[in-house]
Amino acid sequence: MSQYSKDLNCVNCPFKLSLFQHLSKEELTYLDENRYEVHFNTGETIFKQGGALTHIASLTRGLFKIYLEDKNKNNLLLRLLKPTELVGGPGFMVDSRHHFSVTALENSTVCFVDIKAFEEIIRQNSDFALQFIGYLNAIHINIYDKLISLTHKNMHGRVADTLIYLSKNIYESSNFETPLSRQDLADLSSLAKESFIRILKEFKDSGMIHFEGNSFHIKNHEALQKISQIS
Amino acid sequence: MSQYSKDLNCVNCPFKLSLFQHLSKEELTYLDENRYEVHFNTGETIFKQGGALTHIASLTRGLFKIYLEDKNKNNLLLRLLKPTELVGGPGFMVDSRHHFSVTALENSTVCFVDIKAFEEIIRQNSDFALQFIGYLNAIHINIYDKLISLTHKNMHGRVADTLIYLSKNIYESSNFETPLSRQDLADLSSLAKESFIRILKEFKDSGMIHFEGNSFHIKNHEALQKISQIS
DNA sequence: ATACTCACATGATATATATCATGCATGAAT
DNA sequence: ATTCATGCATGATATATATCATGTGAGTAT
Repeated sequence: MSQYSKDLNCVNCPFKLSLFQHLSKEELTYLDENRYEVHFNTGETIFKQGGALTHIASLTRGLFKIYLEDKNKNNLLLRLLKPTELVGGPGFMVDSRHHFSVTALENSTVCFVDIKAFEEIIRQNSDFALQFIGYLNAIHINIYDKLISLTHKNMHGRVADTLIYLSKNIYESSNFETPLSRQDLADLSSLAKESFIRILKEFKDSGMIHFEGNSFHIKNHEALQKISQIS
Repeated sequence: MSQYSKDLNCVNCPFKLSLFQHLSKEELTYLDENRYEVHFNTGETIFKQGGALTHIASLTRGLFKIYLEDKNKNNLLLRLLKPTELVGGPGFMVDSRHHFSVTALENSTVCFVDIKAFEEIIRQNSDFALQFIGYLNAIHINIYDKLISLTHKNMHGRVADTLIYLSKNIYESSNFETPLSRQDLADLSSLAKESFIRILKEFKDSGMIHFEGNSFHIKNHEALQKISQIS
């Protein structure tokens, strides 16, 4: 399924993150010795909820979705992961299990770092430890926004939030083509697929956005923002 | 409003936490020199969302609610805080702001530790840093449960989850009296107050629980668990 | 004693959202 | 070429949930 390789051309792969800029040459070398690269095809899973947490991952190419699976096989899509982002897993220093699943939306390349090596670096470098705590807290803050969006906003506000998220945080453009299905987009908004599609059509009819298949164009960001606010 | 005191009888106050057991005598003394104790009356606020994060707090006596405030002044109650728990704030190492509010539900005593002193301890003691990361991650995992409960469960399941949370995590008893108002309980379940009251009555009529005012008795834990599961 | 809050409670109604059924494309398999 | 599966779309309907109006009782002030 996946190609394993220790690609030396990618020696800098996990180090592009600002998080890693506080490490010494020795520490980077140590991490380099305890990492390996894997290629994933669309639809393949890199972390499975409930599985053992043995590595953290840095995405070097492609796109992933991070999502929670509930007992009824309904997914709640937490966020997308794009290069060059880290995905650790909150089971670190807790129960060494994964608490969400991560799967590839495109053909992607991932750099895995052994969790024990990562722990060792945190132990050695207190600056890095503090930066990592900041990184965890930033994610934490984003979840609060998501909680408010999903529990206190109506359908229109949630769809607006999803479109804003994709445009601003992921694609950084008013035009984007996404491999996310309508079901994925609905899971990102905690809506039924049909409901999401309906609101999307409303937004299109009102002229705020345009889309054709999976190509989207945000025509009026302010209007979307306003809907996100009032809903 | 509040009585400030440096109570030497409470010299051990923030150190009861398992988190602090990895610290040396010198480190504990250092923290002790940078902490102070405050008494709060019911309804008073210790952290205000948006305010500056200058201290972390350890609750030594009483009960607090931690909640998010949205633009429409609706609250989402995240969790309760009881002795002896720590409340940091995810703004630490991010933007030095509070991202939730914390107010007293009873007359309470809080121990504040200067955030810079806390940071210094993390910097000095890597074991402590790792334990703290574990502490943050455990909270993170709980938020995932809350996300699933609030977005993927119906009213019955959410009320059941709230009752289970109070009985199991907070009061550790099938019988408890709580200072939480019906509105608080609804905010904890992301429901309208009236909806919460109705489900509560249903549960009472079916014999699963009993309550009178704010005194609750969980008569059938298994039934509640089942409702939490299937809903 | 009377008025006045305020939290809790409950019925009636409105609204938001999900579900069900169906159709329509597109691409893959036979 | 025909069938088949799959994702997108849309209308009709059912259900879940919020809102509105109102009532009741306990505590407090006048």
